[in-house]
Amino acid sequence: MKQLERRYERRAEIFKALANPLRLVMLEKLADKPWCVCALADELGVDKSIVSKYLSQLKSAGLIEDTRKGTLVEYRLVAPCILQVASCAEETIQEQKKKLLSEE
Amino acid sequence: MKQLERRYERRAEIFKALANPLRLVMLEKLADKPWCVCALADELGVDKSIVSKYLSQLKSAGLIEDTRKGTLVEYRLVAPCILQVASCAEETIQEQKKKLLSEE
DNA sequence: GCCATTGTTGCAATAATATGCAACATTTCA
DNA sequence: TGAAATGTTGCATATTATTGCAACAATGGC
Repeated sequence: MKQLERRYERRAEIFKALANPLRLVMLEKLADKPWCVCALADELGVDKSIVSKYLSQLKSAGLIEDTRKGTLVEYRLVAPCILQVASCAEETIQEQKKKLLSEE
Repeated sequence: MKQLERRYERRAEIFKALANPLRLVMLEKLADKPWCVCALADELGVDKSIVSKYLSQLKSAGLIEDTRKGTLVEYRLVAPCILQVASCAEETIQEQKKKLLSEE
């Protein structure tokens, strides 16, 4: 049971990493190409410390990985399927909501 | 841009609902069959108020729906694909982590 | 070595979540 | 109507997340 619990905690960690609008935007940016902290911070108009922390959170969850290149650190998406998964889930739910509304 | 923001917020809401180990267990229980609050609370060994609140959160996210049947309220999973999505994401990440370890 | 660029971490203030108990609401049935 | 069973909501407390700034760390070029 303890092992099962850990399994669900790991899984919840992945969803926690995805449970923030800005982090989702960051992941979509990373789906196009690798980005360094600085450029991504400029692109999104937020402080680099926030971008750095969020990237580190996404990395802990296993969603992205990084490579240092000189003074900058390049981050890239590990599993692009994650985002397809996100939009698929969203579409299913949207359809369901429409269905419920039309039934009322 | 405002509309795009709302889109990401909606998506983040779905992931927020999934970002808790107990709620993930609840969803898996619901994948088998519909459950009422009371039975699910017994099964999981937590207070019914927590189960009720979590179910309501999952419902707001569009993941489940409910029907009152006498004194009890039956909840059921709307999109079982959501859970497949979870295990798919997890597997991809696990594979990636193994790959990284073997490279070191 | 020194400086510029880039990235990370620590801290503090604020906001959001989790948790459990108790009160209240809804439905059924006698 | 009143009691029993089931669900929901309000409140209080503890934990966690968000955010921005400033300090610190790492790398490369002069």
